[in-house]
Amino acid sequence: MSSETTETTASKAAEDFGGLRMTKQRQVVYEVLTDLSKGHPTASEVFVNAKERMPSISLATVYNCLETLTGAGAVRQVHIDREATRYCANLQPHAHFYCTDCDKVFDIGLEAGADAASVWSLPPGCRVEEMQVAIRGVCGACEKCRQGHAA
Amino acid sequence: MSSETTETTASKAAEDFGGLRMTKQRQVVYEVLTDLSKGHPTASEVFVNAKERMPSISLATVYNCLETLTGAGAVRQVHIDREATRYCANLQPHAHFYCTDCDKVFDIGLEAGADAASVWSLPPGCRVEEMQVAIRGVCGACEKCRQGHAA
DNA sequence: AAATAATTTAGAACTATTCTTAGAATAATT
DNA sequence: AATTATTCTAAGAATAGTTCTAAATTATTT
Repeated sequence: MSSETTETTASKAAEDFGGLRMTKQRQVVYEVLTDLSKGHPTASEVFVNAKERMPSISLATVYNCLETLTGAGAVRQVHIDREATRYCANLQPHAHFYCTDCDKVFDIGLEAGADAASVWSLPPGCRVEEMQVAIRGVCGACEKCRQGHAA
Repeated sequence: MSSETTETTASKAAEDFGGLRMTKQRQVVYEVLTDLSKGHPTASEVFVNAKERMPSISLATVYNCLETLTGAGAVRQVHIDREATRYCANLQPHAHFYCTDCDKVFDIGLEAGADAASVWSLPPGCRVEEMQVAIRGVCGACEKCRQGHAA
């Protein structure tokens, strides 16, 4: 009982999320999501991976599970342009950088001590529930690669 | 010639946008957008309004025009969750607040002197092309209304 | 164990958007 | 001004992601 509090709560979180009934398929979907978290998979990608672990699972169930897990706050949706919704088990406040060259999505953390909402002049009296920040551009690796071609 | 520089450039912009051929339908679509800018209309809403001004216009053309205008930088797409794309003629950097109660979208400006990207710890070497900030929550008016009911 | 409720499955249905193709309008060239 | 080339529009078909529906399965409560 050493790594209990040093690691993130991701691994134990699978068991209990606000009284959510953890069915086998929800467990599988959640595991896929934590395993592929860096990949920000779409529902279909989750489906493919879930099917390897549980061949009987259906796409509709994957959608159901993703919705349930999102509703329970175990998982976040990621929206970039109007592309297929991606899913992300990183619950820390963060933005998403989408590289138009390699099509990858990167998590972008907050600067130390910064608050994402603070730069926006929100009208008084409104209540913020969620914030989606999507940044499009070219990532460092692709940018470097481009310069190479140009030379 | 007094209001020339005091107002935004919105009105004169309709005529010439980076050598864009300003066809009658593009003009109509652009005008609808500047007129309904506060409403953040979807393509279908633009279509309905454009049809009043030009009954022969088709939905496909509205989509084409919106894409062309977006490409030319005359108009911005607004993405909120995975709802239908909305369009916005406000080119100033701003975020969008979507009220889950009244379903309205509000433009949110930057705090004086603030830079939207500054709070995010972007990896070195990457190039930012666009930033979409969507804030979901309850607007001031709806929040006030709720408190009234609770009393 | 029986009854009730929640979940899964498979496929149909839906919606926003893109694609296709033909024809119309506009611009360029002679 | 006539001809050719290019771009744009229109209408509907096609597509992709997602949601809905109904029946079957699984879990929970009585």
